[in-house]
Amino acid sequence: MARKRTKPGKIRLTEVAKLAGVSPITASRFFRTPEALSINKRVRVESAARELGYVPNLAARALASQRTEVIGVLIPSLTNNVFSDVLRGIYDAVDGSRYTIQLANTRYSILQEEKLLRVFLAQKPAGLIVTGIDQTPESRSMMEATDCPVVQLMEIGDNPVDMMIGFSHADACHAAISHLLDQGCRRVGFLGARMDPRVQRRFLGYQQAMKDAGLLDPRLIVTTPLPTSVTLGGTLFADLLAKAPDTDAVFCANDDLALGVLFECQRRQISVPEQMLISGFNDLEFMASAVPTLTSVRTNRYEMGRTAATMVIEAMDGRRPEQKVVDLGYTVMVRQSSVRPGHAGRVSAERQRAAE
Amino acid sequence: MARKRTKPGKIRLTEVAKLAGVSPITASRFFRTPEALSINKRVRVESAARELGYVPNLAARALASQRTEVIGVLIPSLTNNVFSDVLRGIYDAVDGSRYTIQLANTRYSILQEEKLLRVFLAQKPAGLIVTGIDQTPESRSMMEATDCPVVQLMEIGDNPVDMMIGFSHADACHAAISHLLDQGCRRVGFLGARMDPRVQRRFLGYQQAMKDAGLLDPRLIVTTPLPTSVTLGGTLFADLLAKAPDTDAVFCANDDLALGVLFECQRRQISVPEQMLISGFNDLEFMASAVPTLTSVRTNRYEMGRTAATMVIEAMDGRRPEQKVVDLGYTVMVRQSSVRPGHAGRVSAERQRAAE
DNA sequence: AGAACTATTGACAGCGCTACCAAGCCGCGG
DNA sequence: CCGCGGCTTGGTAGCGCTGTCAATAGTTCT
Repeated sequence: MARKRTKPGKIRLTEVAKLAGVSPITASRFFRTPEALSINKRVRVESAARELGYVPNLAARALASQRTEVIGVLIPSLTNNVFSDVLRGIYDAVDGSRYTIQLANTRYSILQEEKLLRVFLAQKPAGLIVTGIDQTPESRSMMEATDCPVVQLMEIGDNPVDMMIGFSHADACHAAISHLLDQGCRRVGFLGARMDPRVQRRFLGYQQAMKDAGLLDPRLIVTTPLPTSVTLGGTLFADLLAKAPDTDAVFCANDDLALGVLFECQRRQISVPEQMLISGFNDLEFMASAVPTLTSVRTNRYEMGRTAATMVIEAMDGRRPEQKVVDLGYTVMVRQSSVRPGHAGRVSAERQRAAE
Repeated sequence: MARKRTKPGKIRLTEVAKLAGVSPITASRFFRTPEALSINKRVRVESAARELGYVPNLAARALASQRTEVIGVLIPSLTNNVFSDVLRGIYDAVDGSRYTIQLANTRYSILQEEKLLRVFLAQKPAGLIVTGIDQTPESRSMMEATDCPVVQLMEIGDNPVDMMIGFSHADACHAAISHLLDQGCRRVGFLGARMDPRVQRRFLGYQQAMKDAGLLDPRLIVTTPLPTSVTLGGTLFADLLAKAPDTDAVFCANDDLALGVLFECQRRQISVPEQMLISGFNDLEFMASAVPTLTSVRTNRYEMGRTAATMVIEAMDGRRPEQKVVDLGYTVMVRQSSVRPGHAGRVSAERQRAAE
């Protein structure tokens, strides 16, 4: 006995087609390839759909067409401000397109990332955006095997799975350190939290710059696996001063840490920049507002997310981008906290290295 | 002529059933109601699924079962730190369950919210989490008509659509203002950005407290529709001082603004708390780290997101919570910035009003 | 022993949409 | 006048899974 499973009030494509006086398949085409319809039918289907308030059933569409309109996004953290900017860019780019975002959090674990990737790919996503370039070999081969566009985000490297957008963390950090050295600093400390791959690469940039200047000293380095915070900045800075009391500048791998250092300096009556220069990384909004204003390295996070999503969408629509690797560059925003009084160099000068 | 559409390598439920030596429907039940299977078959299906690396096709499941395992989440902003905490809670709660999150951004527009709601509901979500209690009448009736659990987040009010979790913004703000008045302040300014419904309710709490004390004065109030930022805090504070130079305390509807006020005080050589008391709202991490430490109102955002998602999941599993409205309360975190020197009252005292 | 249950398992028929193929229509060239 | 090719439209047959009902096996009760 066949039972009635279809609720009477529900509006399916069939209802729209009936009202428009066309076959269901023609109505279906209206939503996929409207340009293949004659003007006449196009108008009729459109008004019928509007009149009935038709909303397509995505599950049925996905099942029948063997693909979804979902872009999977894997990011390591929801807490970190850095990613909220990236996400905003992604969501803005997707907004208005027919695609939707499926977001998942790897918690900085590449094994967790691999697991999520497996689940995502089983649902045949339309596209994929992943963070960073350090995936497990297993993840990598999964991404290479899939036929949907993939963007690696936040960094650039030699071996893109498909597309890539970001900047060189090592170079960006190197530029900031060079600026501090230009100011005459000799004992430049490094504070790093979490020590994820991107912070590691900034650390490499620091080490290179210090080594080139013959100033590298392990006592100047304080790192921790703990997640970044303002309070932690103060703590790490205290550790640094304990190890190297003659520190004359601090580079912080995150702006949170830099703000914490500034507060700790205020607490200890260390005047910035007279006795201590400070630079952060990321250029969060508050850096330009602090007293003194804080130097940082501006990275184009919103732009990064936006472009990544746009690249995926364009690739899905068959328009592969002309360049698969996009370097968004960075800008050292020189502010009061890193300019030696009386030293040549004016505040708010910028050292930029954008993609050419 | 029937064509082959099924790719040969693909693993469907049928393949798992075949390997396990059971019918497809039995295999299907293994994934939905394993306790209905005999131990014997349960083990066989499990090992067959694992051996083949079977991953269910969610689109087919959704189509056949007429429901999804997606929880729709509508938040007004991705930028605001407040929501990243809430989101983290939601994702943490969902993690490990069989549900997934579909996130969308209303950009503080209830019309946009209504539009998104319409799209979400057409896909028959398993549950829904929306921000605030100010929806359009249209949105409200859609949410009432749906049979999935709905949680309203961030606030509590009289008329829940279904479930509700949050706290009273008016009361929380009122408590902070009372604390400032207790410190002997008479000219307490109010700075507000964005002025979304929740900030509006904090504003009401401020007005009530000031009116009760006979101290309400429009010159003490500076608001703007612009989104909050640290820099904006400085600007609004400058405006306030221009209108009311005798201001002796500032309540900021967001912590960003409070930090901006602190920096502006430093710039103008106004000493905190000697000449100016400051309180923020939300208790972001940096507040406890600033110099002086900044008073704020702690709200349990992570907990809010986590509980909301848990409530939805439990409701979906048939366990409706005992209470549909959960008040998570707040805590006034009294710190250096709001304690008059020499005044009775010690730093880090807390004024709490948690749910009883 | 027979009836009345309960616990397991299976068969069938879709869910709403789209891929694939085929057919109808038109104008044009041979 | 016929046939060809491009443009539009329609028919058929699933996509992979689950809701419903029925059937079978195993148990308990009277």
